Amino acid sequence: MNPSRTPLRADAQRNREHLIATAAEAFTSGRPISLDAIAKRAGVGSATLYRHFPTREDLVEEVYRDQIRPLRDDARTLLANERPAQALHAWMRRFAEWAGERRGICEALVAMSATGRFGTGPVCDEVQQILGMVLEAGADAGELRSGLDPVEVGGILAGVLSVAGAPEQRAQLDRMLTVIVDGLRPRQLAQ
Amino acid sequence: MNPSRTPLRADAQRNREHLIATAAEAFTSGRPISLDAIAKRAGVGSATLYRHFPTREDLVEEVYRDQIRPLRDDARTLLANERPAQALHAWMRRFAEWAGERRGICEALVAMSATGRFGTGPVCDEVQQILGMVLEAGADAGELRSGLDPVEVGGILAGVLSVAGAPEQRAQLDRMLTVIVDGLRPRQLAQ
DNA sequence: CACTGAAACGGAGAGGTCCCCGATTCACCT
DNA sequence: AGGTGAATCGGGGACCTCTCCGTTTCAGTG
Repeated sequence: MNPSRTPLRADAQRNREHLIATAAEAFTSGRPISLDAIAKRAGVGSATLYRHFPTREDLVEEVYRDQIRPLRDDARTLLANERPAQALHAWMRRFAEWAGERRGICEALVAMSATGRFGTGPVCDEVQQILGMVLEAGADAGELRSGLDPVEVGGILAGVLSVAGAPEQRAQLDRMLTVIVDGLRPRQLAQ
Repeated sequence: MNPSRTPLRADAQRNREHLIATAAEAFTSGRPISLDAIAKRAGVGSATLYRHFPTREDLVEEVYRDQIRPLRDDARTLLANERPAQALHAWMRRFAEWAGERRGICEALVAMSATGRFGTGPVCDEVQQILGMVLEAGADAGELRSGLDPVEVGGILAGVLSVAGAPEQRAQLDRMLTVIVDGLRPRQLAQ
């Protein structure tokens, strides 16, 4: 999982974990918090934070890496109980809810999509895998196109979330998701 | 067009126009530029800039208000020569190109969508109207669903642009647009 | 013309992101 | 233990966004 050959020095590892823990706590408060404030609260200099997490997304991804796990089970359950296209729609709605409760996730996904890093990092990697699973099930059932790229579908999802991710836009988001899921169905041969 | 009853004072009007001209010039350079720098270059205090344009989007919208016009003619031409759904796809591609040449437009559209202000301001108002025209033509031809909200379609467009708006993502964006336009077609009755 | 109140201005400053670089600490070897 | 180079640290600063509030300027009035 760690791409670098040399493991972190003990103090660096400690700082890193402490930063993640501090950020996790700070994020759950809901109120916006500056990165410098997180560093200060963790008792390290801001440069240390930026050295471990070059972008805000890197930190966000680490903070939520464990919390994303249940969404995979959700996807499995949905696939077991509904037709794939409907399961996809339901899962996206579920994900929107999950993301809505967690500051910074949508922005992070958009930023990673825009820079071609979707699928890098724990959270969007998991999202990509889950989408891959559901899309494949849909293709096997003939309900969704085959050959769809989970990265692109994840990108579309991130895009609409960035535009209509707020809880009070739930209805609007749902209509957008309907459009998207329908667009993922196989093209009808009769125009 | 000016929603306020009292016209601007002469000096305020002068400053406003000068700010827009300065920003237009600064934006075309391509390099990122700070709002304070624009204010300074225009010879006014930064507070004056923020008073005239409370958000960055407000300034961006004014800067490009004239440049958006040709896109309406493009839409008409496309509608005259192609089937509506295809015209919609082509116009979105055309808009992506237009937006790609103009710093800040995508971010502004996303911000305005997210805050429910899509359709406010010159540029996104024009986009909304054009989309309304094309969507209606598509609905009349039975090629697109009826009752689609241009604001929502514009939001989806802004979303995918924020994720895949860079010129080197053109191919990816085009696949996303295919999904979206297909999703806007009427639901097939036979599942 | 002053005169005056409202409108508009602008600089300073609070708070944010992010990086530079001299100081420090660790891990390993003797 | 003590030495040493490399890894890591952290404060301070550059630059950004955005606002507060004392000062200036405009546009009508007698």
